[in-house]
Amino acid sequence: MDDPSAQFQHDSDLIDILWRQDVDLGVEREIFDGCLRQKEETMRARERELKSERELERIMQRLQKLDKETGEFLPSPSSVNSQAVPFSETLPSRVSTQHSPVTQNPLLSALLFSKSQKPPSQEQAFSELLSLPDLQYYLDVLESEGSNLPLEDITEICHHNLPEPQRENSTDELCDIGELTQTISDSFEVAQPLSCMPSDPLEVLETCIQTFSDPGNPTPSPSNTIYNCSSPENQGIFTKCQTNSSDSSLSEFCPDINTYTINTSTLSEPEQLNSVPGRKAPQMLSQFEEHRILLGFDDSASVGSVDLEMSLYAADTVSNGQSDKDELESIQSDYTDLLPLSLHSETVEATLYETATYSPHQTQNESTPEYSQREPQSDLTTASRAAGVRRACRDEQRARALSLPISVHDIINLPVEAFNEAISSCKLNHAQHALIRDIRRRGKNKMAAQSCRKRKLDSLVDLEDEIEALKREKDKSKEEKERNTRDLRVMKEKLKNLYNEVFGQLRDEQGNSYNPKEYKLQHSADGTVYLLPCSTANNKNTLTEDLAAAV
DNA sequence: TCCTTGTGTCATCAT
DNA sequence: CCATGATGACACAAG
Repeated sequence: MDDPSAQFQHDSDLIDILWRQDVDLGVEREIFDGCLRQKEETMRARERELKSERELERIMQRLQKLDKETGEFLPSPSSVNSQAVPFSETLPSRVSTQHSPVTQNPLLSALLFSKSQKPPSQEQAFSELLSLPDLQYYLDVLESEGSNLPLEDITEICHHNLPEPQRENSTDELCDIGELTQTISDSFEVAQPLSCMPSDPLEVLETCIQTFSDPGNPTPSPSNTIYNCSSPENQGIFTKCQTNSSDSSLSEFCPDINTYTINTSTLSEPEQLNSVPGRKAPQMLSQFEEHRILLGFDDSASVGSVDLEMSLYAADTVSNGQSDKDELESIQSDYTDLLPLSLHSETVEATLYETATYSPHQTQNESTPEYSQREPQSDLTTASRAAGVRRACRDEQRARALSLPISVHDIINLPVEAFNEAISSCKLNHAQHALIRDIRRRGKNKMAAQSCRKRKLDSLVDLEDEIEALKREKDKSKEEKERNTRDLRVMKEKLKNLYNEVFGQLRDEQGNSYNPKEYKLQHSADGTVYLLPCSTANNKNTLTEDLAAAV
């Protein structure tokens, strides 16, 4: 319990339990109205982010130590000692970005890493990875079953239990080595406290990296189980995996993983690394040329030219299919015509396709209120969540495509004054300005639509409740009417008996009883009772009639 | 293949 | 007039 994240988890669970108890106890809906829930869920999302960051830091602390002189991350001695392959020849972790044409190309660099938008941090990468639906699936499996299983079994479970479409999807979305390795690192974090799994995370990383860097590797391994890169049908995927593993985009996506990738390449082919800036195995290069895929930015260092459109389009086609491409083409047509001429169209295109290739699953659902606020809806299916995630990242993609200096979350949620101040303080071109306005409008409208639907559902529930209440009231009135009718009948019966008793005791002067057909009793307003002939009594007050009727 | 459901988006009106 | 909210209608994806 001294572990902060465990403490946090415990607190979160308590909050959840209390929430459910409150709901079960029939706390009024107003208590959980949209505003409050949204705030609470936004806070939860932030707390989750914090938790993710802490976990990432823990992982990084395990894997690396910071070189105080250079400020670079290096593998920790303990990790190195546990490695089968020494990491002493580690290159600086930033080497990938230093050699990347992204950073070498000022336009790309400016577009991708604007002053206020640095390359995504490790924490960002981690939280984005955690938001991947497929990754979540793996983590769920690992949490539920993995704690007692060796890594091989875990990966087998993931592979076999994954629904078919999701499995296909996973080859698209998870084949990024960074994601895979992060998943495995994560699984280690999840499984490690309870299991006797002996594997060092670096061994896991090493296994994956070796698998990917050696397509002909016949040795079965966990990562091979999931991504059989040497199989013909996965060539494209494998190609993309290799692309990503060495791509500078990966370094921005998960820089530390990139470091290890480089290290492995360094160890396996040191001469090549020293002589050639690129880090591809020869067979891989031939494979790329065969597929007319010039792989990502970092490859340009070795190839010498960057066919960004071709490479990114190909990678996009492999990974995301037509829809994302169309989407990005639409972004391009919508916004790039507004871009200043100084931005070369190819650069923009490259950025757009780069976004399509790597960012569709870097969702904002950890930070965007509408998704964090959906989280507690337990009836929401995983699939619909995934669909929401996919859709939600479109504005994120657009924002990345135009390198917006403000986060989508801020664009949507900042108050008007702060928002106007923010966009006026940044020098935005027309395209960026238009996009920011669109994102804000869409985001606001999205939340409005969600609250509108919620209201609609609430009013539907209210109407149903009202119907039930009215039904109950109707039944109650019916019962009351029946009771009143019954009471009235009883009263009339009593009155009749009383009338007959009184009338029967009346005698005339001769001591004879009166004929009830000729005489009737009449009750006056002052309480006096008169005996009147029927002809006279019929013209008197209504009480007499009532008495006669009762008789 | 059709239906249902959930969601995002747009258009439009109201505030 | 502008920003924002509300809401109907539509499109799309997934089951």
